[in-house]
Amino acid sequence: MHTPQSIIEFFAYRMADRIVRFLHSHPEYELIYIHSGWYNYFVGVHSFTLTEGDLIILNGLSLHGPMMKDSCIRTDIRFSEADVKPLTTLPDSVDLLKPFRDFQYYRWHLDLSRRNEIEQLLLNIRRFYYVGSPDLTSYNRLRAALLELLLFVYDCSLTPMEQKGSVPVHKEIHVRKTVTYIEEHFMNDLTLDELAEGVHLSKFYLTRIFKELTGLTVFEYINKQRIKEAKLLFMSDRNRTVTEVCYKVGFKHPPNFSTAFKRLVGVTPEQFRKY
DNA sequence: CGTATCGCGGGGTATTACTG
DNA sequence: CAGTAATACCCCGCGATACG
Repeated sequence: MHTPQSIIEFFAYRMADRIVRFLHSHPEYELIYIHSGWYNYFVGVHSFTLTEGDLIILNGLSLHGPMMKDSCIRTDIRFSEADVKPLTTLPDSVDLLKPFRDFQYYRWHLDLSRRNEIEQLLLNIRRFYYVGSPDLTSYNRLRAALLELLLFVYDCSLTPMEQKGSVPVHKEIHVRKTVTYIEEHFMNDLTLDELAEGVHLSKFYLTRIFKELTGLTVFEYINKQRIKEAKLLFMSDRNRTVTEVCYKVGFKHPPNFSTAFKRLVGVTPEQFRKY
């Protein structure tokens, strides 16, 4: 199984296993490319057969997954909006995440030259993808590789596409807004009341649909983002103290921070820092 | 001084009932 | 089906304390 990564949440290159995963959803965006074979896939109320050369991107929140044990080789990438957002803040940047945000999914059947291109891009990500604690250079090279892939996807989205999923329903829009709000505010003190007010929903309804669509409670997700940010801070400067990072990422008490960090990462903050 | 562990109390979550 | 209200209970945040 994978360990949570800093920029890419999940990466499986040329996976050939036939394990049927249950229909699932998550707050991260997802991209799947079919290298060969075929794959019956289900998103929301839509189902279709993906074949060699197909590229599909998902907003992640709609229930999705394979329908049966199919024979195909595919690459699967998941990443969160927060990690990619910094890449879109340069002057004259395109809105990289727009294709992911606007619909439940986009799907393309790529021509030969585009297939060659994406094979190279995925290979490049594989080269810099790491498991465990990376150094900052690897992190940056991986980020650059992901940026290239997303630009490729953006480029594809400008041409007519094979299939385009219907726009997300209300719940998905609410949860996506919540995810965005969390990613912009998790460094600060963030209460459920503020959050609910920020996205104009009652906290009762908000917590319910969030759990329903993502499988996580709001606070599980907030902590996940905070710990991810903490890992980055330690990577960029090993001399930062645990306490300093604790406050920077929005935890108010170092003991909580240590406990949460250990639960999610597997080692204590101090051990991670010295690694 | 910085960090980890523990027990307790309150806040957040899950649940159910309800409205339009 | 979208959204609100009420409530019981669990878990997280908190402070105290221990440890290196």
